[in-house]
Amino acid sequence: MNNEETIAHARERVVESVAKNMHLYGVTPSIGRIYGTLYFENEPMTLDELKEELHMSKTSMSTGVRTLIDLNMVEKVWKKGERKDLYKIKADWYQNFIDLFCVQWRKGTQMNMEALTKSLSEFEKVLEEEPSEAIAEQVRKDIEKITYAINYYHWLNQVVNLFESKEIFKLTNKNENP
Amino acid sequence: MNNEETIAHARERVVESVAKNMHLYGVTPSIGRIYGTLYFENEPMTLDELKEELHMSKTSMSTGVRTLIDLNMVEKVWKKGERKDLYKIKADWYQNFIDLFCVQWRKGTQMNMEALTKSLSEFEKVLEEEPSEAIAEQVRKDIEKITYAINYYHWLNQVVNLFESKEIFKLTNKNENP
DNA sequence: AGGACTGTACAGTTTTTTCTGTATGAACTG
DNA sequence: CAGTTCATACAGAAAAAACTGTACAGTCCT
Repeated sequence: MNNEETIAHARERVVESVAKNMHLYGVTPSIGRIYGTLYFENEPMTLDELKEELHMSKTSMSTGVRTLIDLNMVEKVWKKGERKDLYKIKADWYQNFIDLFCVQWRKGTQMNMEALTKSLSEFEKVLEEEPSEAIAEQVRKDIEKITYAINYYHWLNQVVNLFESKEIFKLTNKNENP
Repeated sequence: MNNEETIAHARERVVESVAKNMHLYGVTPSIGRIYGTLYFENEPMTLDELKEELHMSKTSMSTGVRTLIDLNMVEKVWKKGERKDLYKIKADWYQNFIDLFCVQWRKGTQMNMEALTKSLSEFEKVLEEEPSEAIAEQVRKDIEKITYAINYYHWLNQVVNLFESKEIFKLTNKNENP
């Protein structure tokens, strides 16, 4: 096996591994492969180049790249005298992780919080109407559970803040060598 | 709307919201609904009760419950004089989050690390063979990228450790009231 | 303005995932 | 031991997701 082949294989291994774990970012392996390809390619790439490299349709490249742009993992760049759009990676993996983590959990937290507070106030209203003791007992238990959940989401929000504020970097040594 | 209905609706809203966000735990909404149902039910439930409640097949309940058990979110309990298996929730949401987070990211990190170190050593071997300057230049760039990635995963492991060691609780007030 | 080229919307196809019904083996009951 | 009652393996149906080809609107060039 010559050098070029060795290099290609070594790259492919990494790209494939990254792609396989990309589901943690809510992204399919195919899109992960786009990311990996852009990571190793030193120059920004066009949709056609990606299509060529990955043997997939241009449509898929288009939507895939857009997904990555939405995730803030890729950006469009402009080059003089080039008609095609060029895309390059945004290779701050630390920031990517934080962005993703925060967006995902913030969103989940918020949705659940809305449901929880709404239901909580309904439960409280039921209690105020002096229902039968059986019902009151039941509702009290439900309120307890909802309160637990609300507290949990408050905590989760604190965790998210820890990342969003970059405070997490003070607690870990970001550039430590292996 | 009478009290029972109000209660049922309020519960449903929360269950549905939790179910919808359960994908963050790598679980489908259907399975999330099992979890939510068990959360509000004060007594452990059987597969048949779940089936009844959720209007789904018993097979789905069986596999769904098992998934939740694997995720350490539900446990089987035994009750005297009851032939059917009973399942109840493990309602330590903080621990659930940590377990999930750690397992997911630890696994992803490990897989990628294996690929990275393997490819790194291959790249280094190529360099040792004194290739053409063009190739050497390329390989040096690749090695740089791989090193960056390795550093990143080291950092990520530190983050995971922060959770696994429960140190995260020192940095957030877990039981703060809203 | 006309022609060529590029990115994407959309509809249809393929692949994957989820869900169900049937069948079976294990465990309990009398 | 025979008769129930469970849970679940398995195969197939239904639903969802990923992917592609075609068509078209926008942009650039002459």
